[in-house]
Amino acid sequence: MSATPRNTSRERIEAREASILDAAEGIFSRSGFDGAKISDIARAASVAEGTVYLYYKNKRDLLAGVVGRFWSQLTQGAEDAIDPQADAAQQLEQLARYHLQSILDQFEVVSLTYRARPQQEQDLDQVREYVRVFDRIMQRGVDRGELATDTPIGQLRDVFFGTLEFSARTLKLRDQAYDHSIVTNLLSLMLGQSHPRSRPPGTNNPSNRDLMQRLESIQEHLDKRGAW
Amino acid sequence: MSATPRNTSRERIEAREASILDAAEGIFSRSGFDGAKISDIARAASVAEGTVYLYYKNKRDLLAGVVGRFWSQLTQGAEDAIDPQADAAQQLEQLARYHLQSILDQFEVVSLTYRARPQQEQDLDQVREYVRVFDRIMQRGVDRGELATDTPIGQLRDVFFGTLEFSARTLKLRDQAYDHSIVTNLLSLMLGQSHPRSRPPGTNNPSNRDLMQRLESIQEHLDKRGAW
DNA sequence: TACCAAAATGATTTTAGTTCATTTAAACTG
DNA sequence: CAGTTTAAATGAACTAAAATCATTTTGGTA
Repeated sequence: MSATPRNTSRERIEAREASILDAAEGIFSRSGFDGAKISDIARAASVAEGTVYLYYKNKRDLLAGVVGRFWSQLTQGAEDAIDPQADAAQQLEQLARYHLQSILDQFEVVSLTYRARPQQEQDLDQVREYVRVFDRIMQRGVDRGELATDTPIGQLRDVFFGTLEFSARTLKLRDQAYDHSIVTNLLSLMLGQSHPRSRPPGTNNPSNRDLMQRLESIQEHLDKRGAW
Repeated sequence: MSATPRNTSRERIEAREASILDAAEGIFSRSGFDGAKISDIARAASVAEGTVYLYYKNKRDLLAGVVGRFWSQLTQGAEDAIDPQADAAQQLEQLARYHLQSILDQFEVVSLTYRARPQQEQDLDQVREYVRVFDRIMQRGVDRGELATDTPIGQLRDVFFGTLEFSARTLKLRDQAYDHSIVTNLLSLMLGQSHPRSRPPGTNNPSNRDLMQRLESIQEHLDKRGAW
């Protein structure tokens, strides 16, 4: 089936819209929202200023387009990055690594997200869709018995994305690269297996395991004494 | 000691600056950064437009003033909210409650924070100072042996503030009020005591009943030896 | 080829941030 | 206290950039 003229026309228009989005993403990322001029974006997209307004009703709307596309692509990438065969813990780790790496790579666009949703207006749908990837992993984990049935998915979602985003911000602030331990530590927190690292002595609220160890050492002690 | 003319003058100027900040905070919170007009702010502060520029060199600088003052006040409030006698876990809970309540109450100003620091520029000092409240609590906990010496304070800081901020955003999005369980669950995650809720079977951290059984067996052991 | 509708253009308008010459008020001085 | 100087405040004018819209161009159709 050959493309009808109508399709060709539509394709041209979509290509033009994409080129405007590409240009806008570049300029916005480089100069920030305020620093970006529509004239710069138009020039980068090889269109007239007025043309931009045929596709987006104003500058903020254009930013929403850029940001929306970013999160859509992120959703797609996340779904590709997750092994459908893996269990919940593994999938969560895959998502965490993918997410942290992505927001580090495209930190500026992530930051622009907050400009795109000016308070009380309805949130970006694409962001909502993205976080559902997390929800699905968790829900499947619960359904399969890999996670407790009373797992507070909604709260853990904020722990997950909040921690990763703030961690990324910290890394950027200090010009540091992706840190493996961030994901590892976050997951061991979330999956409730206590800290992965060795527990030091001298904490004043000993765990039951500590108590058990202490009891064993007392018995050993008593045994030795009793020997003479 | 009566105030010298110089002092009086300074007080007048500071009062005027405060009234500009008050007006700006109100307008910025209500209309957002882009929606706020300098002319509106000037009118609300009962000064001429030009006067605003005697105190702040531009609109962004004015926003930084508003946001900076907010975080300074937050630091002060946090220090007041924390009982210096309490242990690290209690102090952390006090800070968490205070923080969550504050950012819920003044959510708009918190959101404006991200506008005030446009990427690569130096961060807001007042935000840095605020997070040090957390660091001090944690460090003191480590020094006193209440927390493990290898506690990753920097990473937990991102868990703490990231989770609380995303939780606040979620609550706002759904028009819900302060939720007690958010702080409780966050702290039990961070302090590594696993979930506060029912423990699934088969974990390697023995229950009190396990401990009791073990104590009984030790007593039996001692009785058998009869080594008195 | 002629025609029409959709798309694109960029000069013009509008809006809001910023400046600065002027005015007003305060502080200092003899 | 009058005169002088310095600081603070004003708002009309300037400027930059977002948004508009009358006009032109393009591409499909008869």
